[in-house]
Amino acid sequence: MDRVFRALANPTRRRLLDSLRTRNGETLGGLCADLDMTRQAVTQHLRSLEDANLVSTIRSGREKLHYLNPVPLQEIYDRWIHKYELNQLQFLTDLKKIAGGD
Amino acid sequence: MDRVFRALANPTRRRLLDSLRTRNGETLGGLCADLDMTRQAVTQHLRSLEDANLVSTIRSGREKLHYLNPVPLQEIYDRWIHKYELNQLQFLTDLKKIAGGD
DNA sequence: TTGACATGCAAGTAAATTATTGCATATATT
DNA sequence: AATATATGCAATAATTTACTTGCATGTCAA
Repeated sequence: MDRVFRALANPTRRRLLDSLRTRNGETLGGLCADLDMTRQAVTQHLRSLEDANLVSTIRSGREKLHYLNPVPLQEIYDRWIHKYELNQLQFLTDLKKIAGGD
Repeated sequence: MDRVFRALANPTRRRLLDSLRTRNGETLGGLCADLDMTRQAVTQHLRSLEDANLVSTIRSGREKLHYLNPVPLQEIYDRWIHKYELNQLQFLTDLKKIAGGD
């Protein structure tokens, strides 16, 4: 889970995920075209996303195709963010009790 | 939004949020007691959480009280993770078409 | 097979992050 | 007033991150 949070911490990597959302299966070259940095830099960002299991790749001839895997994002939500939802927070229900609300 | 993602990228900061979830309003000293690092390091983590608007503080006498603000987490979900939910992804419906499923 | 294209690999640099130490300030307690 | 407690501020060191340059390898197409 730590790898996922760390992968999401970078705007270039979030942008890569957004690209794959609309152009799933995109090649490395295609993803590079969007970004103003070297191909090697993009490769390293993609590796970080692969390590977090947010992207998987397959080789097709001389091209590398990138596929989005949304499952870790679901897990971030289900196992983490969910607990922080307003109506899940105990202190708020405590506040309601104190305030006498119903 | 970038500040929120960056704040969440560190396990100590996620742990601080978890502490505040159960002990909202905790003092700096109280939060330090959980962690095996200097008070100054914890202060810097809390500043990062404040910059992301995930924590707000008020001074009470010689103590500083920390309160959790879950709203930025809601926004992360609503404006970002939500778009990646499995049934939101066009490529999956495309896959279904190709596979001929209904 | 030769040349162009797509990607892989590795070392190096600059900047950001994480954590430290040392000292200052403000509040509470006796 | 004197002491202990809680926090603030600043400089520094170690590590990680983000990105670069240079060269190697593998694949397609004429």
